[in-house]
Amino acid sequence: MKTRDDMKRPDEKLTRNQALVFDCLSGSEAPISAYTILDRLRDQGFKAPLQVYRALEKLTEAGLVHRLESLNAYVACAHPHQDCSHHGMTAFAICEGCGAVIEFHAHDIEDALGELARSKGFRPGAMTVEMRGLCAACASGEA
Amino acid sequence: MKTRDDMKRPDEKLTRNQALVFDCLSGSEAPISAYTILDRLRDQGFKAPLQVYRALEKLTEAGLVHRLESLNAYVACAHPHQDCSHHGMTAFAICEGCGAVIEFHAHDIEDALGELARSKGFRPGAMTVEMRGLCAACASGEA
DNA sequence: CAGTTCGACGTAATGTTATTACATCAATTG
DNA sequence: CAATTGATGTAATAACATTACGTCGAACTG
Repeated sequence: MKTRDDMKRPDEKLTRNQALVFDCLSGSEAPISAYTILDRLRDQGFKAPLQVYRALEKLTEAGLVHRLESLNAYVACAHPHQDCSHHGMTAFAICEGCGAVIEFHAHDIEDALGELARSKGFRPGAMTVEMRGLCAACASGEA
Repeated sequence: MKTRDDMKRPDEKLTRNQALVFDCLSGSEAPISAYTILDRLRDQGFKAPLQVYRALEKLTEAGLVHRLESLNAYVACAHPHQDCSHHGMTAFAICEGCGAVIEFHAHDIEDALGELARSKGFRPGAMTVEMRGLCAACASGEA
Protein backbone atom coordinates (compact mmCIF):
# COMPACT_ATOMS: atom_id res chain seq x y z
CA MET A 1 0.00 0.00 0.00
CA LYS A 2 1.10 3.54 -0.65
CA THR A 3 0.43 5.16 2.63
CA ARG A 4 2.60 8.13 1.92
CA ASP A 5 1.98 11.04 -0.33
CA ASP A 6 1.76 9.75 -3.80
CA MET A 7 2.14 13.05 -5.55
CA LYS A 8 5.31 11.87 -6.96
CA ARG A 9 8.06 13.63 -8.54
CA PRO A 10 10.04 11.15 -10.56
CA ASP A 11 12.13 10.16 -7.58
CA GLU A 12 9.24 9.44 -5.24
CA LYS A 13 8.89 5.72 -5.32
CA LEU A 14 10.56 5.62 -1.98
CA THR A 15 9.31 3.75 1.03
CA ARG A 16 9.04 5.51 4.33
CA ASN A 17 12.42 4.34 5.55
CA GLN A 18 14.08 5.20 2.29
CA ALA A 19 12.54 8.65 2.29
CA LEU A 20 13.66 9.29 5.85
CA VAL A 21 17.20 8.28 5.08
CA PHE A 22 17.27 10.30 1.89
CA ASP A 23 15.92 13.38 3.64
CA CYS A 24 18.48 12.96 6.36
CA LEU A 25 21.28 12.89 3.80
CA SER A 26 19.82 15.75 1.79
CA GLY A 27 19.70 17.91 4.87
CA SER A 28 23.34 17.32 5.71
CA GLU A 29 26.11 19.58 4.54
CA ALA A 30 28.70 16.86 4.57
CA PRO A 31 28.67 13.10 4.09
CA ILE A 32 27.55 11.16 7.11
CA SER A 33 27.98 7.59 8.26
CA ALA A 34 25.26 4.99 8.42
CA TYR A 35 25.35 5.05 12.19
CA THR A 36 25.03 8.82 12.27
CA ILE A 37 21.94 8.48 10.12
CA LEU A 38 20.64 5.89 12.53
CA ASP A 39 21.12 8.23 15.45
CA ARG A 40 19.40 11.08 13.67
CA LEU A 41 16.41 8.93 12.86
CA ARG A 42 15.88 7.42 16.29
CA ASP A 43 13.09 9.90 16.87
CA GLN A 44 11.34 8.65 13.75
CA GLY A 45 11.46 5.12 15.07
CA PHE A 46 14.74 3.81 13.72
CA LYS A 47 16.33 1.26 16.01
CA ALA A 48 18.74 -0.92 14.10
CA PRO A 49 21.57 -0.45 11.59
CA LEU A 50 19.85 -2.65 9.10
CA GLN A 51 17.05 -0.18 8.64
CA VAL A 52 19.62 2.31 7.46
CA TYR A 53 21.70 -0.07 5.40
CA ARG A 54 18.71 -1.44 3.58
CA ALA A 55 17.52 2.03 2.67
CA LEU A 56 21.00 3.06 1.61
CA GLU A 57 21.28 0.07 -0.66
CA LYS A 58 18.10 0.95 -2.51
CA LEU A 59 18.92 4.63 -2.68
CA THR A 60 22.36 3.89 -4.01
CA GLU A 61 20.97 1.57 -6.65
CA ALA A 62 18.54 4.28 -7.63
CA GLY A 63 21.38 6.79 -8.02
CA LEU A 64 20.00 9.08 -5.35
CA VAL A 65 22.82 8.50 -2.93
CA HIS A 66 26.54 7.90 -3.27
CA ARG A 67 28.83 6.02 -1.00
CA LEU A 68 32.24 7.57 -0.37
CA GLU A 69 34.59 4.65 -0.01
CA SER A 70 37.41 6.59 1.49
CA LEU A 71 35.18 7.88 4.28
CA ASN A 72 32.80 5.01 4.83
CA ALA A 73 30.11 7.62 4.53
CA TYR A 74 27.18 8.51 2.34
CA VAL A 75 26.03 11.64 0.58
CA ALA A 76 22.92 12.64 -1.36
CA CYS A 77 23.45 12.97 -5.07
CA ALA A 78 24.06 16.55 -6.16
CA HIS A 79 21.31 16.37 -8.78
CA PRO A 80 18.86 13.74 -7.64
CA HIS A 81 16.21 14.81 -10.11
CA GLN A 82 18.21 13.05 -12.77
CA ASP A 83 19.40 9.52 -12.57
CA CYS A 84 23.03 9.58 -11.69
CA SER A 85 23.59 6.19 -13.16
CA HIS A 86 23.12 7.84 -16.54
CA HIS A 87 26.16 9.90 -15.90
CA GLY A 88 28.55 7.00 -15.65
CA MET A 89 31.44 7.57 -13.36
CA THR A 90 31.02 10.03 -10.55
CA ALA A 91 34.10 11.67 -9.09
CA PHE A 92 34.24 13.41 -5.75
CA ALA A 93 36.39 16.14 -4.27
CA ILE A 94 36.29 15.90 -0.51
CA CYS A 95 37.38 18.88 1.55
CA GLU A 96 39.49 17.89 4.50
CA GLY A 97 38.78 21.22 6.12
CA CYS A 98 35.01 21.35 6.27
CA GLY A 99 34.01 17.95 4.95
CA ALA A 100 32.08 19.33 2.01
CA VAL A 101 31.95 17.30 -1.17
CA ILE A 102 31.93 18.45 -4.77
CA GLU A 103 30.55 16.01 -7.29
CA PHE A 104 31.92 15.75 -10.83
CA HIS A 105 31.02 13.96 -13.99
CA ALA A 106 33.87 13.84 -16.43
CA HIS A 107 33.22 11.61 -19.38
CA ASP A 108 36.58 12.19 -20.94
CA ILE A 109 38.42 11.14 -17.80
CA GLU A 110 36.17 8.18 -17.40
CA ASP A 111 36.86 7.16 -20.97
CA ALA A 112 40.59 7.62 -20.53
CA LEU A 113 40.63 5.46 -17.43
CA GLY A 114 38.52 2.80 -19.08
CA GLU A 115 40.73 2.80 -22.12
CA LEU A 116 43.83 2.51 -20.03
CA ALA A 117 42.38 -0.46 -18.19
CA ARG A 118 41.22 -2.14 -21.37
CA SER A 119 44.71 -1.74 -22.80
CA LYS A 120 45.82 -4.09 -20.04
CA GLY A 121 43.09 -6.58 -20.83
CA PHE A 122 40.87 -5.42 -18.00
CA ARG A 123 37.15 -5.05 -18.56
CA PRO A 124 36.09 -2.12 -16.42
CA GLY A 125 32.83 -1.74 -14.59
CA ALA A 126 32.21 0.68 -11.76
CA MET A 127 34.80 3.29 -10.92
CA THR A 128 35.57 5.00 -7.65
CA VAL A 129 37.31 8.37 -7.92
CA GLU A 130 37.79 10.40 -4.76
CA MET A 131 40.13 13.32 -4.30
CA ARG A 132 41.09 14.73 -0.94
CA GLY A 133 42.10 18.31 -0.54
CA LEU A 134 40.73 21.72 0.37
CA CYS A 135 37.72 23.51 -1.02
CA ALA A 136 38.05 27.12 -2.10
CA ALA A 137 36.85 28.51 1.21
CA CYS A 138 39.08 26.33 3.34
CA ALA A 139 42.10 26.81 1.09
CA SER A 140 41.85 30.59 1.32
CA GLY A 141 41.38 30.42 5.06
CA GLU A 142 44.65 28.54 5.37
CA ALA A 143 46.67 31.22 3.60
CA MET B 1 69.93 17.01 13.88
CA LYS B 2 69.52 13.47 12.87
CA THR B 3 72.59 11.60 11.91
CA ARG B 4 70.33 8.69 11.50
CA ASP B 5 69.73 7.00 8.21
CA ASP B 6 67.28 9.50 6.89
CA MET B 7 67.49 8.41 3.31
CA LYS B 8 65.41 5.40 3.41
CA ARG B 9 66.17 2.60 1.13
CA PRO B 10 62.79 1.28 1.97
CA ASP B 11 63.71 -2.35 1.80
CA GLU B 12 66.41 -1.90 4.32
CA LYS B 13 65.23 -0.16 7.35
CA LEU B 14 62.09 -2.05 8.12
CA THR B 15 61.51 -3.27 11.60
CA ARG B 16 60.77 -6.90 12.21
CA ASN B 17 57.02 -6.37 12.33
CA GLN B 18 57.04 -4.21 9.26
CA ALA B 19 59.07 -6.75 7.35
CA LEU B 20 56.75 -9.56 8.35
CA VAL B 21 53.69 -7.64 7.23
CA PHE B 22 55.32 -6.60 4.00
CA ASP B 23 56.39 -10.15 3.22
CA CYS B 24 52.91 -11.35 3.97
CA LEU B 25 51.46 -8.91 1.48
CA SER B 26 54.13 -9.57 -1.09
CA GLY B 27 53.39 -13.27 -0.95
CA SER B 28 49.70 -12.77 -1.55
CA GLU B 29 48.13 -12.86 -4.97
CA ALA B 30 45.27 -10.61 -4.03
CA PRO B 31 44.78 -7.81 -1.53
CA ILE B 32 44.16 -8.97 2.01
CA SER B 33 42.63 -7.40 5.06
CA ALA B 34 44.48 -6.34 8.18
CA TYR B 35 42.86 -9.15 10.13
CA THR B 36 43.84 -11.72 7.54
CA ILE B 37 47.41 -10.52 7.88
CA LEU B 38 47.10 -10.86 11.62
CA ASP B 39 45.90 -14.43 11.30
CA ARG B 40 48.71 -15.31 8.94
CA LEU B 41 51.30 -13.90 11.30
CA ARG B 42 50.09 -15.56 14.49
CA ASP B 43 52.79 -18.15 14.12
CA GLN B 44 55.39 -15.40 14.06
CA GLY B 45 54.08 -14.04 17.31
CA PHE B 46 51.46 -11.54 16.22
CA LYS B 47 48.63 -11.25 18.68
CA ALA B 48 46.84 -7.95 18.25
CA PRO B 49 45.44 -5.86 15.39
CA LEU B 50 47.59 -2.94 16.35
CA GLN B 51 50.73 -4.76 15.41
CA VAL B 52 49.39 -5.02 11.91
CA TYR B 53 47.94 -1.54 11.69
CA ARG B 54 51.11 0.09 12.94
CA ALA B 55 53.18 -1.73 10.37
CA LEU B 56 50.70 -0.95 7.61
CA GLU B 57 50.83 2.72 8.46
CA LYS B 58 54.58 2.88 8.12
CA LEU B 59 54.64 0.77 4.99
CA THR B 60 51.96 2.90 3.40
CA GLU B 61 53.83 6.08 4.24
CA ALA B 62 56.92 4.57 2.70
CA GLY B 63 55.04 3.77 -0.50
CA LEU B 64 55.61 0.04 -0.16
CA VAL B 65 51.99 -0.82 0.42
CA HIS B 66 48.72 0.57 -0.85
CA ARG B 67 45.38 0.58 0.82
CA LEU B 68 42.37 -0.22 -1.34
CA GLU B 69 39.58 1.88 0.04
CA SER B 70 36.80 0.06 -1.70
CA LEU B 71 37.91 -3.27 -0.24
CA ASN B 72 39.24 -2.29 3.16
CA ALA B 73 42.27 -4.28 2.16
CA TYR B 74 45.95 -3.82 1.50
CA VAL B 75 48.30 -4.78 -1.29
CA ALA B 76 52.05 -4.63 -1.80
CA CYS B 77 53.18 -2.03 -4.29
CA ALA B 78 53.77 -3.43 -7.75
CA HIS B 79 57.27 -1.91 -7.91
CA PRO B 80 58.45 -1.52 -4.34
CA HIS B 81 62.05 -0.89 -5.35
CA GLN B 82 60.98 2.60 -6.33
CA ASP B 83 59.17 4.98 -4.13
CA CYS B 84 55.59 4.98 -5.21
CA SER B 85 55.01 8.40 -3.77
CA HIS B 86 57.15 9.71 -6.62
CA HIS B 87 54.55 8.47 -9.03
CA GLY B 88 51.78 10.63 -7.72
CA MET B 89 48.37 9.12 -8.11
CA THR B 90 48.09 5.37 -8.19
CA ALA B 91 45.05 3.82 -9.85
CA PHE B 92 43.90 0.26 -9.38
CA ALA B 93 41.90 -2.17 -11.44
CA ILE B 94 40.40 -4.78 -9.18
CA CYS B 95 39.14 -8.03 -10.67
CA GLU B 96 35.85 -9.13 -9.19
CA GLY B 97 36.47 -12.63 -10.46
CA CYS B 98 39.81 -13.55 -8.95
CA GLY B 99 40.57 -10.56 -6.76
CA ALA B 100 43.76 -9.70 -8.60
CA VAL B 101 44.81 -6.08 -8.79
CA ILE B 102 46.51 -4.18 -11.58
CA GLU B 103 48.32 -1.02 -10.61
CA PHE B 104 48.49 2.00 -12.92
CA HIS B 105 50.23 5.32 -12.95
CA ALA B 106 48.69 7.74 -15.36
CA HIS B 107 50.04 11.23 -15.07
CA ASP B 108 47.81 12.64 -17.73
CA ILE B 109 44.68 11.39 -16.03
CA GLU B 110 45.93 12.61 -12.71
CA ASP B 111 46.57 16.02 -14.20
CA ALA B 112 43.17 16.12 -15.84
CA LEU B 113 41.45 15.27 -12.59
CA GLY B 114 43.47 17.79 -10.69
CA GLU B 115 42.74 20.47 -13.26
CA LEU B 116 39.06 19.72 -13.18
CA ALA B 117 39.03 20.03 -9.41
CA ARG B 118 41.04 23.24 -9.45
CA SER B 119 38.62 24.71 -11.96
CA LYS B 120 36.03 24.45 -9.19
CA GLY B 121 38.30 26.12 -6.68
CA PHE B 122 39.34 22.87 -5.06
CA ARG B 123 42.95 22.32 -4.11
CA PRO B 124 43.59 18.63 -4.65
CA GLY B 125 45.83 16.42 -2.58
CA ALA B 126 45.71 12.64 -2.54
CA MET B 127 43.56 10.78 -5.03
CA THR B 128 41.86 7.43 -4.80
CA VAL B 129 41.08 5.75 -8.11
CA GLU B 130 39.76 2.21 -8.06
CA MET B 131 38.04 0.42 -10.91
CA ARG B 132 36.07 -2.76 -10.50
CA GLY B 133 35.68 -5.21 -13.33
CA LEU B 134 37.17 -8.36 -14.76
CA CYS B 135 40.76 -9.11 -15.60
CA ALA B 136 41.61 -10.63 -18.97
CA ALA B 137 41.59 -14.19 -17.69
CA CYS B 138 38.30 -13.89 -15.84
CA ALA B 139 36.63 -11.97 -18.66
CA SER B 140 37.46 -14.67 -21.18
CA GLY B 141 36.31 -17.36 -18.81
CA GLU B 142 32.91 -15.74 -18.59
CA ALA B 143 32.30 -15.92 -22.31
C1' DC C 1 77.94 8.39 32.58
C1' DA C 2 73.04 9.83 33.99
C1' DG C 3 69.02 11.64 32.45
C1' DT C 4 65.94 12.44 28.87
C1' DT C 5 63.65 11.86 24.66
C1' DC C 6 61.77 9.25 21.05
C1' DG C 7 60.16 5.53 18.27
C1' DA C 8 58.70 0.86 18.13
C1' DC C 9 56.43 -2.54 20.60
C1' DG C 10 52.90 -5.40 23.72
C1' DT C 11 48.36 -5.83 25.48
C1' DA C 12 43.69 -4.84 26.59
C1' DA C 13 39.75 -2.60 25.80
C1' DT C 14 36.78 -0.20 23.07
C1' DG C 15 34.84 2.12 19.04
C1' DT C 16 33.02 2.00 14.35
C1' DT C 17 31.15 -0.09 10.23
C1' DA C 18 28.49 -3.80 8.10
C1' DT C 19 26.25 -8.34 7.72
C1' DT C 20 23.74 -12.71 8.84
C1' DA C 21 19.83 -15.00 10.56
C1' DC C 22 15.27 -15.37 11.38
C1' DA C 23 10.46 -13.79 11.91
C1' DT C 24 6.49 -10.86 10.38
C1' DC C 25 3.40 -8.51 7.39
C1' DA C 26 1.21 -6.60 3.29
C1' DA C 27 0.62 -6.57 -1.62
C1' DT C 28 0.68 -9.23 -5.89
C1' DT C 29 -0.57 -12.87 -8.68
C1' DG C 30 -1.65 -17.42 -10.57
C1' DC D 1 -6.98 -18.91 -1.49
C1' DA D 2 -2.01 -20.38 -1.72
C1' DA D 3 2.25 -19.02 -3.23
C1' DT D 4 5.38 -15.55 -4.03
C1' DT D 5 7.65 -11.30 -3.41
C1' DG D 6 9.51 -7.34 -1.20
C1' DA D 7 9.86 -4.34 2.73
C1' DT D 8 10.30 -4.41 7.55
C1' DG D 9 11.65 -5.45 12.70
C1' DT D 10 14.88 -7.31 15.96
C1' DA D 11 18.84 -9.62 17.75
C1' DA D 12 23.18 -11.17 17.30
C1' DT D 13 27.50 -11.25 15.32
C1' DA D 14 31.23 -10.31 12.09
C1' DA D 15 34.65 -7.29 10.20
C1' DC D 16 37.47 -3.27 10.41
C1' DA D 17 40.02 0.21 13.17
C1' DT D 18 41.52 3.08 17.15
C1' DT D 19 42.45 4.66 21.97
C1' DA D 20 44.76 4.11 26.20
C1' DC D 21 48.44 2.83 28.82
C1' DG D 22 52.74 0.67 29.92
C1' DT D 23 57.49 -1.15 28.55
C1' DC D 24 61.77 -1.24 26.29
C1' DG D 25 65.96 0.14 23.95
C1' DA D 26 68.51 3.29 20.98
C1' DA D 27 70.49 7.67 20.80
C1' DC D 28 70.85 12.41 21.75
C1' DT D 29 72.18 15.92 25.61
C1' DG D 30 74.35 17.75 29.41
